[in-house]
Amino acid sequence: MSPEAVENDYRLQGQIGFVLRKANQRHLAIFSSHIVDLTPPQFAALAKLRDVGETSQNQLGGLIAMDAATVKGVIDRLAARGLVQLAKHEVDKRRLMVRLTGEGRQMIDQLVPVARTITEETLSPLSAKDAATLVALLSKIS
Amino acid sequence: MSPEAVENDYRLQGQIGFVLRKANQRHLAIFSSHIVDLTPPQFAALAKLRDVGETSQNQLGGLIAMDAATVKGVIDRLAARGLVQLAKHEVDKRRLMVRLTGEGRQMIDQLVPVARTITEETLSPLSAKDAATLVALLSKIS
DNA sequence: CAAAACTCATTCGCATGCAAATGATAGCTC
DNA sequence: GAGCTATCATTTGCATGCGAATGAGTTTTG
Repeated sequence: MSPEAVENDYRLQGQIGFVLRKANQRHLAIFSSHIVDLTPPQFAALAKLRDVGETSQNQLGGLIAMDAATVKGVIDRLAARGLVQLAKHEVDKRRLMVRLTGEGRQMIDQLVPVARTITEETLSPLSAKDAATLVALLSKIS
Repeated sequence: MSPEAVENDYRLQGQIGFVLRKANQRHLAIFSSHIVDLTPPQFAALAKLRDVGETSQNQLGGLIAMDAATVKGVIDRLAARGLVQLAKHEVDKRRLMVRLTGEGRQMIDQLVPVARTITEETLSPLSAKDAATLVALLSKIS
């Protein structure tokens, strides 16, 4: 095969990066149709806080795979809405501790079942077995 | 199982939305380490223009799954760098036609092989068979 | 043909997402 | 204990990404 033939064989639509982006797009659309009040990152933050209780902002970022700059924005917006509460760590004055408020707790408890629906709908084109395979393979390349 | 037990069973890390986001993150990191000059959306735009020749901005957006507002920003930045060329359609005055410049053509030709490497590296934790399965399953939920 | 409906592009506002630089604090090490 | 290093948070700058509103131009339809 000539070099040009090799090059011409490149199909954008089959590249992993492209399909990842498209799959993400569809998931976001489904998410938004079920949950209007929160974005996926905001939901992830609340869900994780519900699991772990109080943590520092950066630590939370680590748990939900967000860098410091990104998590700050997310947390600030949640705090502005009264869903999380912020407080300086008493000993280590660098750390900004985050915890759910009662309102935040109530909202996330309410939304977790909805999140299940979102996951189901996103994976609905696949059999249960294929869905499990997909999540497993994605985890491996994460 | 009590309702609370059901709720407590929710694991963020296993949700399709979360793994999609993380996989995307890793892919972006790999992409950036190989291609510094372009972002993935910019690359997609150039690669698609190389395939189809001249198209309108919106049409291009449709081909690479970008909405009108997003594609405009991407194209404007490519145009500012002289990688694409813009011109009003002579008949239909609404349309803004986009095409590669010589420079853009040269850049994308050069980068397509690199993109292959990026795809490979992203999928390197998987066997060839699993990689193909992953892309196929992702396509189904896109 | 004139009005309605549609398409294309643009703009605005908001929310990620990340790199890089900065300041404050903590911990380590000699 | 002073200095070096590491960590935490913040800020800035840039690039997606999408919803919604707007304006210009085109097509359809009554």
